[in-house]
Amino acid sequence: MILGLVSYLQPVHGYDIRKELTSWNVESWANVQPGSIYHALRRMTEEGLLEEVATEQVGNRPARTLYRLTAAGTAEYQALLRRYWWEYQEPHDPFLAAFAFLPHLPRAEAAGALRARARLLEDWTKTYRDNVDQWMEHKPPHVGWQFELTLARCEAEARWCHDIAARIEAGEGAHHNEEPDAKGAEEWRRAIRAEHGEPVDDEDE
Amino acid sequence: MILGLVSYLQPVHGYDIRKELTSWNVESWANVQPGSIYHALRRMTEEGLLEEVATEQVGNRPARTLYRLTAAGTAEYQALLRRYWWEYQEPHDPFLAAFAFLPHLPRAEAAGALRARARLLEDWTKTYRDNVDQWMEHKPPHVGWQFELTLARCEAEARWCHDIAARIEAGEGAHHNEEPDAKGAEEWRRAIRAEHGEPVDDEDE
DNA sequence: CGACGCTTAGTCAAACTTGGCTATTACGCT
DNA sequence: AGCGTAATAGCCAAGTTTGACTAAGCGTCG
Repeated sequence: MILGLVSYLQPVHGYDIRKELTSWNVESWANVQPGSIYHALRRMTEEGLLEEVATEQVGNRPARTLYRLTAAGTAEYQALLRRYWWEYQEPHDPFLAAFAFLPHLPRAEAAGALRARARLLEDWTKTYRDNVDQWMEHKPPHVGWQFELTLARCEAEARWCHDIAARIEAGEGAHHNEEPDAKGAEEWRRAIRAEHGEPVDDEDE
Repeated sequence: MILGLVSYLQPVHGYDIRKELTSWNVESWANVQPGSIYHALRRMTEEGLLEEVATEQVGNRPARTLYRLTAAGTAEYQALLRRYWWEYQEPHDPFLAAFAFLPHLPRAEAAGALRARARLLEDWTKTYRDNVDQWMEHKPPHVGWQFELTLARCEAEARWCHDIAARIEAGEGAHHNEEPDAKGAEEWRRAIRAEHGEPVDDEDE
């Protein structure tokens, strides 16, 4: 949430936020492109969460508008912060979505991709562990903690990858382009549908 | 990606996808609301990835258009599937973003929220473990595997929550509204900025 | 010294997403 | 029968996001 950043760097102009975001977004939140920032600032100003404090002008460059939180903005920010801290929201992972289509990949490729993914994750955690200390010197501790979470997740995921790859190699699960039981998956689809109370008609496909 | 679903259920009309999504999106991918589907279908048809196959009409209800993948669509789908399977994309988690603002919460509240979060995660994993077997009976195995990953991540996160809560309680890190070193965080901010080669000017705030 | 390129700040039209709306049919209840 | 509710399909205007673009200052390198 932009609001948070504004509150962090109090009197800010859009470009400042942009920089902070691009420097900060190494991971954690990759949303919000340059254009959105100015829109967000203007919208929040209209909503009374922010107020324009001044417009500087350096030389003849575009004037930059400084914003600051209003009382309402502070309240809203506190409320949002609480929401995010106390309510659980599933992190959502593109790979997990793609994984749903596992049966559309050949068995060998799926296993291979998982192994590759595991290696990638392991490499990442390794190089991270090797560099934290010096890399972390000038950062507040909670940034390090964030990394620890990401790290823990990655390690868990790497183990999972190997585990699942093994199961796939062992012949568990069905893959569409295997001759033997090419319609196994089709049956499951029907089963799932049935479970949702839909008529299990044989007409399509 | 809608494309994937279309390829899953071959000749489909928009509503079918909608149902499949809302039934399927329990977790994993919560994007895509009803309205987007029809837009996506039309766009993909324009791009030549899909083709209209027929338009059924039941009674006097709005006609529903059946779509199917073209050759180009199949190719694109395969390409996308590979992209998602072979390239690593960080899952992005709203909480991890909110966590960056840790210093804006009082120490006790931050620790409390983390403990609560840990409990929540533990409960979830527990009730899941208790119900998997019967709940899983009519689903293809890879759906269960997806859950295992989520589960492993949750367990890792729960441990992390307790760990970090303990550290916060032990007085590590800085919190803005503690009198003692209220400007500790401010110093860090400056340090971070300095690291990015920005002038460490004292003028703002 | 001047041409080239990077940084600074911000704008804008085009693309995309949202979710509430319509209009018809089936279903259940008294 | 009669009425209210739910399901079926899809549309669309309003809002949001995108990322390519402008346009001016600051270095710097031959």
